Amino acid sequence: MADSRIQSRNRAAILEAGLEIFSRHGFRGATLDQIAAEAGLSKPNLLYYFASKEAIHRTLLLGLMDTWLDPIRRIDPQGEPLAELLAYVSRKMALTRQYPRESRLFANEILQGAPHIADTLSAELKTLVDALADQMQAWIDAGRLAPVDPHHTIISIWALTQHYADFDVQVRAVLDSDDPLDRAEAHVTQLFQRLLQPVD
Amino acid sequence: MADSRIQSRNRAAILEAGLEIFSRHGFRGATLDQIAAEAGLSKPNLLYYFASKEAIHRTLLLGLMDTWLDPIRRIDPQGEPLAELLAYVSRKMALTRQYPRESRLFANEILQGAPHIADTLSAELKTLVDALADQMQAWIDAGRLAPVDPHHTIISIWALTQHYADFDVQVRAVLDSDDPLDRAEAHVTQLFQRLLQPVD
DNA sequence: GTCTATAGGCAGATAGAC
DNA sequence: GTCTATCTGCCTATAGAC
Repeated sequence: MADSRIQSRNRAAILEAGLEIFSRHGFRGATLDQIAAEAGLSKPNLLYYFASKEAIHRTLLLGLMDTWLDPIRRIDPQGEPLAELLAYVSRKMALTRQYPRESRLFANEILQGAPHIADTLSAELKTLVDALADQMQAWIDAGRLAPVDPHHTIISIWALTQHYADFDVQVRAVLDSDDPLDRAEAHVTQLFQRLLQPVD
Repeated sequence: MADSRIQSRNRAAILEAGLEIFSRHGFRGATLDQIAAEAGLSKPNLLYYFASKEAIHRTLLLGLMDTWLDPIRRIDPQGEPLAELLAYVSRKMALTRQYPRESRLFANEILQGAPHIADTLSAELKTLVDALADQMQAWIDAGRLAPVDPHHTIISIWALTQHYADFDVQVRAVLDSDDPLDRAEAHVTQLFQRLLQPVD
């Protein structure tokens, strides 16, 4: 029986390398040579652990979806509306900061028309979003949240937070700051606070 | 001398086809075969008009930058601050509606690290953005605009408007509306109105 | 489990006839 | 100007030795 520690170490190294390369060059732009070099393995050895280039990519995307959907699941319907939504924004911003490569991998996939995850989007994601939108509408009806379009507000949260990871190059070109994210969170929080705060 | 009408018609057809294919599959994901088929020409004939695959791509990107920067140039420093900025948002939204493929072509390029347009970003774009940011800061100091971070506000405008073109698949999956954009503009306008409106 | 060597296919670009 | 045929290189994946 094979040493499973070596197996899991190599599998992890391949996925780490795949994340690095796929997120930088997209699926077609990435090559197994690059991934193998990044992982410190030979190309055939890569294919000993994963059946194909697409298998590596698929494994990464599937593993990613859970991390990506988690922040929305942690919104508490019993909590204070504005605080819950701002905490959600904050969690999404933390993902952007901690996992920019994952964000770009995801962005690449969506840009290409989401060929591998279209099902997950229109099933799992849509279910979560519709539930949150219903919750927000209830809060709005109760006067605890400003009257906004719930669906488009959720989309706005994604757009603003992920933009800092996906369009990092452009953000840096315009800001010329060492850490473009340091003032980003304060700005995004302010933006949603003003949008969502109920006015009587 | 050759019939220049044929020349310009074919060049236009190639660029149109290139826009369609490059925006859907990215630079590496696109093939000359696909572009040729889309343009109704043979592959060698494509290369009679453009020296290489990259020449088509470069021509598209360069032509795009002007259209993309135009809305920011049309902001009037003499105008009413909030109205000027909301009009800018509206122009960006119009670009998203009219030129979603151009937006995705641009997004693909940025996502890959902007290898072909990094210079333009850090020169021309940055100059325009810094000028607008200065203008906004002056408006803020005069109490005619709410105190926001000008640079991050500009980035937010890009993020929100372009998201509807670039992440179209995801937006549609979540909204299941025939025209995802019909309520988008009202939402985005409301969002920036609340962010930017000065409160005394 | 890991390697070298290579098969097999595809894509960008060119040659040369018409 | 446009075509068919083809060269060339790269990339995914496999064969087979160790």
